[in-house]
Amino acid sequence: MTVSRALNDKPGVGEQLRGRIKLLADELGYRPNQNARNLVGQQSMTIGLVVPDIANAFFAQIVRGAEDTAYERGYTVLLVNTGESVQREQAALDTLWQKDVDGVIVCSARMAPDELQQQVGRFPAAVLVNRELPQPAAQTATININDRAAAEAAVRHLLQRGCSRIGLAAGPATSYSAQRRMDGYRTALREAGLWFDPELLEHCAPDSAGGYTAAQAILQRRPKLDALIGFNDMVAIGALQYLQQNGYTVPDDVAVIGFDDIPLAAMVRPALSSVRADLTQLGRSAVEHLLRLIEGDETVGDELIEPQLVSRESA
Amino acid sequence: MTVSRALNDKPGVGEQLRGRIKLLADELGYRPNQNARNLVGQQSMTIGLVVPDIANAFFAQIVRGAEDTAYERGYTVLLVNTGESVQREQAALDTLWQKDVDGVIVCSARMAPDELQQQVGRFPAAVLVNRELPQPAAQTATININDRAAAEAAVRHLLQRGCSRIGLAAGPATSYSAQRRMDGYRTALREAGLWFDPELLEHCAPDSAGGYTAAQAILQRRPKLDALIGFNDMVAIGALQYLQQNGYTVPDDVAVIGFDDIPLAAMVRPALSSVRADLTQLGRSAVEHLLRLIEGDETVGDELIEPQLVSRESA
DNA sequence: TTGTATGCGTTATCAA
DNA sequence: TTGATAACGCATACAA
Repeated sequence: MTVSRALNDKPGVGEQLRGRIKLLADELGYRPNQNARNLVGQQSMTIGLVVPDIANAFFAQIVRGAEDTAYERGYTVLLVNTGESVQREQAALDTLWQKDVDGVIVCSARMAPDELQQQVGRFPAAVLVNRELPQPAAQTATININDRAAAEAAVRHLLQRGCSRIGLAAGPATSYSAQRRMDGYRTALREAGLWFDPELLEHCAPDSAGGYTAAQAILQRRPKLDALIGFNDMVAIGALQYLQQNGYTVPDDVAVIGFDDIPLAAMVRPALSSVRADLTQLGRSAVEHLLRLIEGDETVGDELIEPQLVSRESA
Repeated sequence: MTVSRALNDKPGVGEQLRGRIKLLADELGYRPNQNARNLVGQQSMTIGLVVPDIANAFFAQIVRGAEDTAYERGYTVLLVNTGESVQREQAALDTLWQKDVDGVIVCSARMAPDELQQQVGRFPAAVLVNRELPQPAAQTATININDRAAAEAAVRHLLQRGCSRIGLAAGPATSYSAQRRMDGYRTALREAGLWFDPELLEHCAPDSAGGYTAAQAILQRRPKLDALIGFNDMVAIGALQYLQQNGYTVPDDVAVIGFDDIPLAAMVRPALSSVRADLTQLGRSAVEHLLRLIEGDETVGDELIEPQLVSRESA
C-alpha cells in the first residue's frame, strides 16, 4: 500500500521513504499493471477509435491527429478497422466495450442511426465523426465537416471566375456527405439567382473512374458546361482526365474543383483546386471533446469544421 | 465457474444447462471483462503495433493488413504512433508492456539495435519490420523488404532500356533502407561492368522536395544523365517535376523509377514506374509470424519480401 | 505515517 | 456434473 501511494504521488508517505521506493522501483523496472488498475474500476486511460479504412488517407490523417493528442494527454488508442462492414463495426464496439475503454470515437459508421446511438450509449463517452445523431444523447458529441459550406464555397468561387453552367459529379447517392454537398451546391446557385438544372448533376462512384464517367455523362447532356465540381479529389481528377482526353482545356474551357485536398491534388497537371478540411485537427479535436466528456464536462457541444478553398490551377 | 465453463465451450457442463446459460447471457448482453481475463494470466488476445507515422501510406497499408489478419484470428490491435521519435518509441513499448499484450510488431524503429533488442525482449513475442537484429533472439522474428533486390531490379531494367548513366536520389543517409538500396544499385552496376560514379548519387529527404533538389544537384554535376532512381515514389515524383520543368523529356531523355508504388505513382504524367512490395501482405505476414511465435512455434524464421517492378510510362 | 483487510471479474484447482 | 475457494495486481476503506 505504501508503495502504491509513493508511486502515485499520493499524500501519506514519508518523503525519504517515497524516494527510496521510487528509486528501487526504477531499478527493478517496475511498471504498474494496467489490467489490474482497470479492474479496480478507475479509468483505463484508453480510448477506442473506429475507422472504416485506415489505409484511406482521409481517415489516416484523422487517426494521426487523434493519436497525437491522446498521447499528449497520457491516453492510449485502441484502433479498430471495420472495412466498411456493419457486422465488423458491431464486433469492434463490443471488443472496445469489453476492454473497458473510457470512451470511443467512431468515424462515419455504416450502422443505422438508432442502432449506432444505442451501441454508443453503452460507453462512458463517445464522439461521432461525420454523423449526426437522431436525438442528442448525453455523453455524446459529434464532429462534422461543414459539407454545405464547402460546396457553397466551391460554387461561389466558380461564379466569381465567371462560370455559370456548373456541373456536379455528386458521388454516391446514399452518402450523407454527398447529400449535404448537393444541398450547398443548390443553395449557392439559388443565392446567385441561377436555376438548378438536374441535367448538370450526375451521381457516381467516389473514385477517379466514377469521375471520368460522370464527366462524360454530364458533358453529353450539356456540352456548354464551363465548370465541374467533383465529389472528392479523385472524382475531380477522373473528370480532369476525361476533359483533357476530349479536347477541353482546364480551366479555360472548364474549371474543375474537388474536395479533401489530398496530396495528389497538388501534383496533377493542372494542379487541382480543392476545398479542404484540416483532418489532423479534426482528429485532435475529437479526442479533446472526448476527454472533456470523460471528465464529466456537460458543456461539450457539437463541432462543425469549416473547410477552406485551396485555389490552384484548375479553378 | 459453471457459467465460465459453459460460455467458453469447455467440457464438464450438462448440455441443457449450457444451453440455458448461453441463452441467458445473450439476453442480458453479458460480455466477459477482458481486464479480468488478462489479470488471471491467460492471453490478452491483444497485440501491439508500433509505427512511425500512420498517415504515411507506406505504414497505413501495413497496418491495414495487420489489422485484418488480427481481426480474423480474434486479436485486437493496439496501435501506437511514434512520430519518428526514439523517446516516444520507448514510451510506446512501455505502455504496451503494461497492457500485457501477447506480442508486438515494431515497424522500422529509430532505436539503436541493442536497445531495441532489449526492449523487445521483454515481450512474449515480437516481430520487427524493416530492421535486422544484431543477434537473433528467441521469440523474435524479422520481416524485411529485399531492398537490395529491389534496387538491382530497377538498375537492370534501366540497363535493358539502354541507359548507362543512372543517377540515384538516395534518400536519407541514415536510413537502413537507403543503405541497402545503394548496395543493390552498386551491385547491379558492377555486374554490368559499369563503374560506380559517386557524382551520380545524392542523398535527400524522402519526399518530393528532396527528389526535386536531388535531381537538380545530380544534373548539374552530370548533365548527360539518362536515368534516375528515386529513393521512393515521392522522391521520384519530385525528380520528375524538376526534369519536366527543365526541358527534359521523360522517359526519352531521362527514365525515372521509384520505389513503393504508392497510388500516386499511377496517376502522375508520365505514369511512374516503380518497384513495389506488397505491404498489406507484409502486414498480414507479420501478424501470422507473431501469432506463431506466441503459440510457441520454434520454427518461425525471418522473412524477406521480394519486391516486383511495375513498369509504366516513365521507364 | 504505515499497514491490513477487502474487492474488482475471471479462471485454475480441488472438493462435493 | 456442479460448485466452493483462491489467486491474478492494484487501490479503497479502515485500523494501528
